[in-house]
Amino acid sequence: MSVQERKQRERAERERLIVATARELAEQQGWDAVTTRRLAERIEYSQPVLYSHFRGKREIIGAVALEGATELAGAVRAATSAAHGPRERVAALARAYLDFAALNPAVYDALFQLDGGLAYAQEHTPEPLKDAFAALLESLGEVAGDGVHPGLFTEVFWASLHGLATLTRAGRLLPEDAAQRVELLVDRLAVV
Amino acid sequence: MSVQERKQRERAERERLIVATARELAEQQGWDAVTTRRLAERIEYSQPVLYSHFRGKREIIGAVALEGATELAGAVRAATSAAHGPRERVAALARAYLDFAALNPAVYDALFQLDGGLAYAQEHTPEPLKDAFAALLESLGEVAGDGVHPGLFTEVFWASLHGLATLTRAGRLLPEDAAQRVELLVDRLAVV
DNA sequence: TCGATTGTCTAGCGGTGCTAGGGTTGGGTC
DNA sequence: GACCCAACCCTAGCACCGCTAGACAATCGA
Repeated sequence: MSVQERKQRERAERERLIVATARELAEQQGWDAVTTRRLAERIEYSQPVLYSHFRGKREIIGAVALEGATELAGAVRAATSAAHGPRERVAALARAYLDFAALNPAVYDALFQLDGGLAYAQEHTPEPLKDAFAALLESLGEVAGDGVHPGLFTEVFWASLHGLATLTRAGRLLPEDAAQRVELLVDRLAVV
Repeated sequence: MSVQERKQRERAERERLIVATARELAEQQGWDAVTTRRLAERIEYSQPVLYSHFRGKREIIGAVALEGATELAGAVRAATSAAHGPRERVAALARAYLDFAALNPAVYDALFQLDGGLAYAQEHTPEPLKDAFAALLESLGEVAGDGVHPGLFTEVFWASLHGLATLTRAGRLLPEDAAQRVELLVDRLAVV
């Protein structure tokens, strides 16, 4: 039995290596540079090994996305729990979200831009994705305002942050005024 | 001279055909299906002909994007000019924008998701892109509120719409509550 | 020690964006 | 009207992509 366990452990370890390497490569040179050949070379295995762990490149992107969702949720919770008062909590959340997107562009892309084969906004949505949304909901729900469904408010706020994040990173918005935009967004959307 | 003019005319016509075909193909089957081979086959020329008009696939995407920018600006202006009062104008703008994104997903992708090799938010930004932003600014500027720079407000509002458009189309937001989200966004962001 | 199973690799398929180089065609000139 | 030349377009091919079939080696259980 112990032999099988060791093998399983090694397999799991190699799977982590694949995901970590894909993420690293994507952050360094963009997702276009993450080819199965290059990825295989970096982990020092042949291409088919990748397919014994994942159905294809899509699933690898999906794995990076799930990892990112957990980290994003953690970053948001850390920021909000350190802030005092609803207004400041929301502002901290917004900054944390945008910082995460700016610092981990490839992971953010895996989560929200690329097709990782994940189900969103459904019952069989993976837990990390639900939890990331929950992390937003926790702080945003309290500033939704009377008569406004907290979930709906969170969706709108999230979409706004997502728009700022993607347009900024794609060069559609200049990064200089980023802080001002966040201020404006928080001031207008949040009811405190 | 007349011969050269005719040739120039035919060349321009063929260029329009390329862009129109690329757009059509992208709307029918997505941008992934727009390969240089398929595109060449549809216009009934060989692949290298494409490269006598455009530097590469990127530039073709860029051409579709510019076409889309002009149409988007037109759609927004048509909607706002038919509405009465600032509040209703902004709501009409938001609906027109999101409708455009939903009805022309491939064009919207060319504009804001894909790399069409265009310069944004700079002085040498192509005129259609500047004009599309101007179309938003015209109606949004009047509801920015006191002390808020109209350009900055427009950027924030635009980013929010962009977030709603992309997240909805990517299946991250369910389309059922789309109208409610727009209502909320307009109510909170616009100062009337 | 042997057979079977598991694991990995080499090689290759059909596709991608893009380009070099050879023909063919048609206009301008004598 | 015949010729030359330039402009134009196509065939063929490059290196790369995601993915997989089938041969081979290593390891386990009997």
